[in-house]
Amino acid sequence: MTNTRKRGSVTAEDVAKLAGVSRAAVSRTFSNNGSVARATREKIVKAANELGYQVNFLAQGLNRKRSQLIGVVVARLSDPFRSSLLEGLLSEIQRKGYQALVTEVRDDDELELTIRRFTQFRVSGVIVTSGQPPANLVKECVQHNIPVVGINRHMDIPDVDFVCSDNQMAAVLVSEQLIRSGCSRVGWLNYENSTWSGINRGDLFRHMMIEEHAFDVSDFLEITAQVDGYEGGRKAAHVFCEQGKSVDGIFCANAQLACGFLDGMRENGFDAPNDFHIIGFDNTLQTTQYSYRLTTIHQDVQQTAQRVLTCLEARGQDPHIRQRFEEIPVKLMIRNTSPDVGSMNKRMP
Amino acid sequence: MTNTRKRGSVTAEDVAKLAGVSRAAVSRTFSNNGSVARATREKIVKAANELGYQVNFLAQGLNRKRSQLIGVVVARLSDPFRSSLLEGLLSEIQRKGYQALVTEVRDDDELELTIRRFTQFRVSGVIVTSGQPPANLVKECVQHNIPVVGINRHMDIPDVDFVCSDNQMAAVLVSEQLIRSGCSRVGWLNYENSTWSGINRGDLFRHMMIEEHAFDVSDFLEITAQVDGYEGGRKAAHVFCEQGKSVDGIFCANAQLACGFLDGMRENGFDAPNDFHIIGFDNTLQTTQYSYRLTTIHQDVQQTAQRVLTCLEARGQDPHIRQRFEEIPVKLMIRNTSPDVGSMNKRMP
DNA sequence: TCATGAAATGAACACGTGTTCATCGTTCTG
DNA sequence: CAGAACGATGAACACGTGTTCATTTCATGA
Repeated sequence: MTNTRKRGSVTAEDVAKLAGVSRAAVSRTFSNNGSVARATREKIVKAANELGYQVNFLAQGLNRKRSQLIGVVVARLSDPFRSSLLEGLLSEIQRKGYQALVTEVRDDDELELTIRRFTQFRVSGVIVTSGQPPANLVKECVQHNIPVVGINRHMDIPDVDFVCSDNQMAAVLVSEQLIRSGCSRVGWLNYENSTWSGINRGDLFRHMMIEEHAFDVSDFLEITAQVDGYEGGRKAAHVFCEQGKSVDGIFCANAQLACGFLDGMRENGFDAPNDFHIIGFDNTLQTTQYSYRLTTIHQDVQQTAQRVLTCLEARGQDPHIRQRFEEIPVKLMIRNTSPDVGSMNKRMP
Repeated sequence: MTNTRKRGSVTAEDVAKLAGVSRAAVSRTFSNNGSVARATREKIVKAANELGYQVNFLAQGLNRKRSQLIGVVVARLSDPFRSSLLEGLLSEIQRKGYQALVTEVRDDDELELTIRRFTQFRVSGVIVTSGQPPANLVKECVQHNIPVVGINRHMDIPDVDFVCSDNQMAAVLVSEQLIRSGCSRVGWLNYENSTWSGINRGDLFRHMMIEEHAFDVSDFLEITAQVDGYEGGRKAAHVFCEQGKSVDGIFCANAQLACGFLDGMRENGFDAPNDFHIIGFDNTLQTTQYSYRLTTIHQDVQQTAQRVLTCLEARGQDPHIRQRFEEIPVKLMIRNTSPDVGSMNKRMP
């Protein structure tokens, strides 16, 4: 009951009073902005600790016209890769001293509402991991000097940066691996209405096989699942077998599809690597496990997150630097479903 | 170039000027608080739309001493159950008109810093899904009238509510299922330094088997993995086999452990349900898949999230209502690893 | 018609901080 | 030693909103 105000929260004014200085000195001490004498600073810090003072971020943000929040748009966290991406982003956001404002979004209307709310909180940046943000809203962000960066996607909007796994490198690695292990007839598995990233991966893979490795067009199959995820992949395998198609090497747009497709083939009596080879995208935990041991492309989530924050901070300082498109190198994790020494029986129909 | 201020952001003052009313009227219109004539309101809304006005949440929160943010503490999102729990929470938080401030926390020091930051943002509530929050910090929240609720854990702190899956019901369902399918020697798999929830599940399960179903103490094995997760479970299975132990029914503290243990047993030549039965916790996507088809306890994430927000809002209105401990019913999902008709060979050593 | 109450309205204050500006004291330099 | 240069300091304003309080408007009933 020393100096308690009416309300529970202790303000800079209280600290100033206890330390016997002006409130401005307190502000300068904690914002590390102006200059304050060493002795004064120590008095203030001591008083602050005594009172348990903490800066009110709302007032701070209101004054600075910018909060230390960063808005993150996510979707379908049930996909392990997406949640691990979010994990990486959170870790990096906190390491840089920001706080993450996370919103999950299902349709594009929600996304519009979400981004609007981000601007209402005067966030320091927006990270879009899913959805196609309406151009006018992004422009609104740009107008408010709020940097926007997209992950694994492309938006045709100026002043917005992108960080993307190197799909070209992935196509090179996968095509070489399949050919090295003796595949002569390959498939590309994706789902209907896939993301930009998924489509891009397929395009580059097809180009690599047909243009670079001179595969015949008839030896490149496009397999399309009705929906995304494990079940989508599994059903696609069933349809694939029913239609009597065959390949000896398959590349998948993501890990969930790959696991589902592999299990679907197993239900039909085929397994990798004996009957065919299969390579996935996203090195999720599941793909490493005993039942799958899937050869996959590994995306470096941590590095992606780091580059994203670099972009945000760069554009935060100068809103009009030229647009960036950063590509993060990927790695091929060779495991059981497409081993280095390729021996297949090719007993598929 | 009609009425643009120097800065990009348009304030209530601008709207008031355009509509020809006082700023107070604008505030009343958007906060739905005071009374404002119908005609005036329409004029204001029209002007606001024209200018693209949006309330500044920082200023609003500063004034109300409370932002519409809700702090969420998470950990280890790589665990599919945790990310699906977060997904449920996000969905519910947004549905109620709040915004989620998500922080991932590794050790308890980070948690302290995190909760402190939450108070600095004047959040409307804190949801703890992981970690053991220091009592003094939670008290700080309570002092600031910030409601705190924990999920699947117990904290011995007054004025903090809890929402927890009904572990007692789980113990009943699992013990009955194991006995019904003919198990006579059961095991409980958990990891070292597990969570409160994990320990609680084990205690209740042991009690149920030994006290209620009169199992001999020697027919109840405690299997302890070194670490959590798939690899922890897998290694535990290897150790288990090396030590020549045997059981015919196993209950696991979570899904990751269960999948790992099952795969570990498979590597040793044993499989469910032929050689033993195994039941997991958390009905994650992976447990439903072809390679596992695990019988598990399903936690209702959506309902959990709803109750959490109910608690938050109730305590937000009256900080001193008595402490709640809500239990959410669970369901037993019967699948392949412990089928209804139990036929085992019992060929374990 | 007048008194009464309710609804509507604007001026003013509060919320807690960052930052500018002028002032003051101190040290350096020639 | 005079003047300049510089670090430290406090008063005051700005940030954008919610809310109280007094005042005005208006409808209602006697």
